[in-house]
Amino acid sequence: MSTDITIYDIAKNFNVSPSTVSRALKGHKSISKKRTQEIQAYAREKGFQVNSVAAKLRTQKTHTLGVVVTWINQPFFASLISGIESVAQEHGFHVIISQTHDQHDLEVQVVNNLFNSRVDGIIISLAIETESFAHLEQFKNRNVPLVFVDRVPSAFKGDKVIIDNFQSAFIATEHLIKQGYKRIGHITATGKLIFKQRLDGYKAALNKYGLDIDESIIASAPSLSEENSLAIARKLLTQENRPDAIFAAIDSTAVITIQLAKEMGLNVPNDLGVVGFNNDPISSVVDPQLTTISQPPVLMGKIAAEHVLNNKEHMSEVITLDTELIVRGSSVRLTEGNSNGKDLSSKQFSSQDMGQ
Amino acid sequence: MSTDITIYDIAKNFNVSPSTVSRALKGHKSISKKRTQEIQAYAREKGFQVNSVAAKLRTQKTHTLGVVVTWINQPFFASLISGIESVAQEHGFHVIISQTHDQHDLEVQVVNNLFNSRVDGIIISLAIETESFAHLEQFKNRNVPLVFVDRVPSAFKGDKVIIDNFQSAFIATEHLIKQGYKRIGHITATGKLIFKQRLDGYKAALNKYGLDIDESIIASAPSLSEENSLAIARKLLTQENRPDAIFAAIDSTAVITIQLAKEMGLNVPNDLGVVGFNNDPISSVVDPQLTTISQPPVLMGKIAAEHVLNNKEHMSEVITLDTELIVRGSSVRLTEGNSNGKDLSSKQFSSQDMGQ
DNA sequence: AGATATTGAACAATCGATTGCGTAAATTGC
DNA sequence: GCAATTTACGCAATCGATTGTTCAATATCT
Repeated sequence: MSTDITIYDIAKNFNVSPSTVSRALKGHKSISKKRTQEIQAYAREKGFQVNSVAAKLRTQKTHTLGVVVTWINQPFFASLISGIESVAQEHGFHVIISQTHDQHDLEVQVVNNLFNSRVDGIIISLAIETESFAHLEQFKNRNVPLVFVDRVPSAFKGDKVIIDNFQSAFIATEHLIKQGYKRIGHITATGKLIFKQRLDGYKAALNKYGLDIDESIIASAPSLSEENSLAIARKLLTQENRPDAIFAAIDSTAVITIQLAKEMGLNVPNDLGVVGFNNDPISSVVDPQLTTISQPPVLMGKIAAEHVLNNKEHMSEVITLDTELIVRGSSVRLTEGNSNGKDLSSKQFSSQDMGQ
Repeated sequence: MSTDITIYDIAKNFNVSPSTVSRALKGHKSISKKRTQEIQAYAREKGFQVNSVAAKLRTQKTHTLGVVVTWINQPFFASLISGIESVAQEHGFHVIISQTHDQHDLEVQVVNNLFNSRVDGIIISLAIETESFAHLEQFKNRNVPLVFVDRVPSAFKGDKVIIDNFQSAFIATEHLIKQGYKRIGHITATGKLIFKQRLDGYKAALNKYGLDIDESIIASAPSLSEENSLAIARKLLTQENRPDAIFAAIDSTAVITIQLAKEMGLNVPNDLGVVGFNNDPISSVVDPQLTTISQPPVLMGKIAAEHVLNNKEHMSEVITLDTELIVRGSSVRLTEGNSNGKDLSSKQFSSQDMGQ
């Protein structure tokens, strides 16, 4: 139970003032080389480590980033955080993570806690589309950089790192149309802007190609949990005049749809085309592999972090990252005489070594 | 750019001392009801929030937990962290996350940073099995609770939350043996204790049932990245006298093995049985679904967090959580006349709502 | 040699909340 | 009515590092 050594202890040892020690330890030029060296040597020997809490109080800089997401253990957010943490670490910053579990009141609470902890920046993906931003305003007042990621507010100014959900959904839907699917359904979640945008992109594509928008094959739930996804997929696939393709707003729902279709004896992609969104790991594991929109979560995290850390002028900037349609077996109808879709399996290795 | 309001500002307003304000704000009984109420009301009105950095310095408690993992964006760790954060939040604690990217020197660095930040507890899954624990000793010296999770050191005392890797691997291997597989290979990683234990469990099962241990069908790499896994799987499956089953030390490797086998025209499970480890989301998505060992990462995180937070007496306690063999299609040979394995598909919903 | 410039380090305030101790005023007890 | 409590609050130190300012001791220059 050794008590920590402080600059005062070191100062006493050399009969100098704490200020001299503080300066010597960081190589300030106003301290002689001899003193600097002997103090640093002594500090190393005694295992001195600065008390960064004290330093934080004095300098009013915590070198800490707050990150707020709904669930850490969703692949997208896990990768986002991984990217943020990597960049933060390079800059000597810590990362505090909070989950909102998609509840607005929890979001308010954790955001306030981060505010009290004097984080030097905050990156947030909103829980719920809301009109109350009081908990976020305070950061602006204190001039703390605030960056929204993925689920951004429409009615609040600030830096945003996003993808073009409308355009991506448009491309995904267009792909299905070009593959010859005629009745393309959509499964989505309610209440969040990104899903609204994906829905709009889907509808725009149908419109462009003169296909009807049939509300009976568009279904949604407050959250796309496994249970909800399965229930919705079952409803769509078992109804009369069922869709011949599904564009799901997230991969997990698309995968569940594929699994259900196979269970029902439907062939994917011949009887049912499926496209997802995210390019989660599961998308290249399901059979047939899932056509999906790839967005770069690690990169989004890195960019968001860079942005928070380099926040010189706080103009509201919106950074839109490119997505990519990854075409795999689930949406490309097989030609005659080609009985498997393996030729379409697009193997992709992530740029990051995920080996355990 | 409003500057923050402090207890001194409030004190001035009421012509009382800061100590009175401080006490009033937390309802200390030595302050009269009237004062307490008016001060609290005023504080609320002015949007006062305690500067927790100052409080931390004074009280020497940061109410912060440090978490160190190799990669945040591995499903196991993402869930682990999610569990930790949930519990921490309930207790009013923050969680700082750091990644080591499996590098020992990075681990030393981030651990030291957490130490300097005066975290009130630390939960760590080691990067590399090592003999140097100086960076961890300091926590003991300062009496900071330290809990190891998953990848724990063999040569360092401390609380540990783990699963029985040996026993789990034994059960997994035994399952393959009982299914009638005769040449069971193993794919694993080198240099980490948990993998050594799984290897030992595998060998013990073979021994018990009188099967040879054939080093030519046991293969490993420093890390089980996708590239490495694929290379190893290919080597095993293409060699003469190839194994008729593979027990892979992690799910992602098992999935890659299944995909490769299918590409090679092998039927899983008839020509090749496969068992994985972790019960990652991909395991129930691959076709056939993967038999695997389920360990409870969210629960592990919660228990580790509870343990750190309630650290009364610091005796070294080892908590071993149960695992479960989840039998799915990849390891159960089909009976005649049963042309699909769907009857074996074991649908499982995680206890946590993962809907986006 | 005298004046000026430079070096090296001490002083003291500061960041904002917390808390042990002391004390005047108000209340209670007899 | 006076001592004994109790109530309500102020004082001042403290947590440990940082930093603007000051100042004495050398060093440099004409």
